[in-house]
Amino acid sequence: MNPSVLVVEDDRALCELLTWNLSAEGYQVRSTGDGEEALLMVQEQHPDAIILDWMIEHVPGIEVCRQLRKDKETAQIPILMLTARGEEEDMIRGFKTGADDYVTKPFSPRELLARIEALLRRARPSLAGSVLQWGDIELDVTSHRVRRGGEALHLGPTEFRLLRYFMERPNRVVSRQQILDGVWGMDSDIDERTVDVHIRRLRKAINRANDTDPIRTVRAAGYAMDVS
Amino acid sequence: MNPSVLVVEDDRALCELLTWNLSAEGYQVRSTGDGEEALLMVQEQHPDAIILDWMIEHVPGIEVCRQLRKDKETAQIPILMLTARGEEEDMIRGFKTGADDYVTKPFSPRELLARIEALLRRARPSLAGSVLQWGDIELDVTSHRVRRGGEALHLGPTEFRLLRYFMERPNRVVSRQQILDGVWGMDSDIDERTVDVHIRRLRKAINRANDTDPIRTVRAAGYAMDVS
DNA sequence: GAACAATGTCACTTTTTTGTCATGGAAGTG
DNA sequence: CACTTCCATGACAAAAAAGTGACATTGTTC
Repeated sequence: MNPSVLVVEDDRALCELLTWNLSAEGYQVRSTGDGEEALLMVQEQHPDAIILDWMIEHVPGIEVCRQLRKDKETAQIPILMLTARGEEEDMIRGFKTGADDYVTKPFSPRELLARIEALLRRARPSLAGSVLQWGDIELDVTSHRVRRGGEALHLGPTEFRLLRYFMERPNRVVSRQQILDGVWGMDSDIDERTVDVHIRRLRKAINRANDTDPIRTVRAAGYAMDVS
Repeated sequence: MNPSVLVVEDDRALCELLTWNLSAEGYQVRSTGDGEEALLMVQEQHPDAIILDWMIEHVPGIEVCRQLRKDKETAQIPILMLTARGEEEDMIRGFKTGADDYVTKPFSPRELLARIEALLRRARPSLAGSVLQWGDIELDVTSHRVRRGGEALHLGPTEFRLLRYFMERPNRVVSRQQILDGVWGMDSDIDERTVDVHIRRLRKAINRANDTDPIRTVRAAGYAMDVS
């Protein structure tokens, strides 16, 4: 699944330029020119990153940023602030509010793309190299291969996505609903218990005799994959 | 412990300027003008972030960056590249190599500080999560783990929420009703005595032999967790 | 079209957690 | 000290949560 980016920009020409460039790089792009709408869009489907103009309608960009940071669900989404002003004070304020990067117009699209990529690399480790690691487990994102201690493992598609989901979020406890959203997709009406079953299948597939189980069950909360 | 930053810059004046500014912000700063030495310094003591000039002696900055990214131990350290050139190609290359941010000279020290802060904010919690502390007790909210003196403790779901509730309100005496509202939820018709039982279970779980009990009973009022 | 793999559910078991109660002890009160 | 309140504790049954094996369904491969 390609990373998704939300563009919040009310200059239509610029918005289209950004959308086009990002799409060309393979991102899934959605856009809006309205701050309030942006918040709703983030709520309903968390993007992997947000490009946020400072001067937009209804709600100023910095306020959008503040709102997003306040909510635990959205606090970790990387935000790149975009502004016409070159004033230092604004930039400092942007960073203090929780922005991760700050670009002033006019900017080069390629620079913006590079910066977005850098942000995503931080937030989603799978984009850094194509190989994720956990102890002796290696997961190659591009070739869809998983190995443990050099030996190839066979995982079903869902198990693969599930394992990848965990490896991208080391140490983090995720609820069954979050897992469903992330692995099955936002709009799946699948029973939460089904997650348990797939967790078992995943465990069975990756744990050979006397391997330590990387997946920790957290009662009443979900599951997590701890760093080894 | 304050975050540590390594400054790699061969222009002595600029290096001092950076060092001075960072120190004033409370960072622990070390510096060098040599690429090779920089690698050694990182090896011997991982800094929390690195400011790296592109043009330095012996080993060019981008090569240092590449080396650091290759080693699993240092791959996660945020790097801010610094350069005199304003050329786009260089910047793209910097990002591709794994830099997290890229600032061209001349720059404002305050901007640099803001960017470093943003990098640290993002890089740190991904590993540590938000950790609450009380003396030697650590509670990690995102990974749902509790430790005392380094040793992992096992708490049930309710005990975990209860401990978190107290750690978020140090020094405050809370009534049983407040605890029920905060830990069980506003609309729970549970006996107030039940709180006592869970307090006991929590005490039992976190107090090993000759530990001091962090929870103070306040007769006729409730309970409180004092700062140690 | 047969064989096979993957997937979502269900029923059932096992394990852990939780709320309540009865009892005893400690702390305040007059 | 006698008395009342309030809290600590151990036990226990009920409930909740997670683990497990089996099965029907749906595609896919050959």
